[in-house]
Amino acid sequence: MSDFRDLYYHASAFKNDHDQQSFGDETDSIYRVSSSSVEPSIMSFTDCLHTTSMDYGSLEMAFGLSPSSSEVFSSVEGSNRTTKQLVGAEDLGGGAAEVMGTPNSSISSSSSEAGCEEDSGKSKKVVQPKGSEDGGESSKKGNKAKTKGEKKQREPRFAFMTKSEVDHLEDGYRWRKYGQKAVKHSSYPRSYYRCTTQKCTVKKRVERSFQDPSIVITTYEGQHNHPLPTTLRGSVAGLFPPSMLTQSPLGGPNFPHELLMQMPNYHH
DNA sequence: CGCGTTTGACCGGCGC
DNA sequence: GCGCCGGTCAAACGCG
Repeated sequence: MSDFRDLYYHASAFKNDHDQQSFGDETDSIYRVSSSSVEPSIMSFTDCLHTTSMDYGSLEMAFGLSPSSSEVFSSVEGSNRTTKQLVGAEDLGGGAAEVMGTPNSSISSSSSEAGCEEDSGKSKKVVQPKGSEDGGESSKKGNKAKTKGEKKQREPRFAFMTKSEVDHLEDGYRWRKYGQKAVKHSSYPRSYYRCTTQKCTVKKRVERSFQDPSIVITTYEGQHNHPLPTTLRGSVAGLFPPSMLTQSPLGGPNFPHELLMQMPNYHH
């Protein structure tokens, strides 16, 4: 169902005061991949990720937009560190090349686009407090009694701008919607999903760009600490070869989850 | 009946 | 201190 027809991976600096505001409040990075009009086949999203066999720091490479297309700004907000890199993506290797093979002019500048899309609303660029240990579930409303000493640390976020008609992109995991809010300055609501797997705290937000309704912005937060659920949706199972879906979590990045697992703070 | 969605209320952070 | 706003909870509801 989710047709990753055009994927825009766009790495952007999220805490950038200027033109580089991330669309979200504090998205770590936005990846925008533009795969011209690729067949809804397996190319694109997954493939893209599939080729990312490196650590988070290298994601930019993986998502490296089309050659010469642009620079990729990537900002990672880990515990206390905030890094920003500028990578001139050139070689993405294999399949991805096809995905991003099309130098999309639109990709050129980093977050400016993303910024334009959503940032307007975020007048208060939420400068997310430097690291705050999410501690797993500090976000619950109930635990107001959070240890005052430490602020909740936000998990690294990872945003994808996907051109799709469906809001909820299938990524192999099972998600449960737990909330929806109207987005300021946007006629489209933002949906909040949580991985249904027990003890998995991964969350994701899905919203549509109000500038380009055809673009869905999916923001992942956290890393899956489990393999893909066995109960895969038919669509996914059919869309992706089993080999791609049954990797060991730490084996090699094939999917968003794999990707997430390579987040900075996931390094073991 | 179990699971997922909907939706209004609540909470905490932040800016003024 | 107050109000706004993003994020989350949880009861009600729907669906297979």
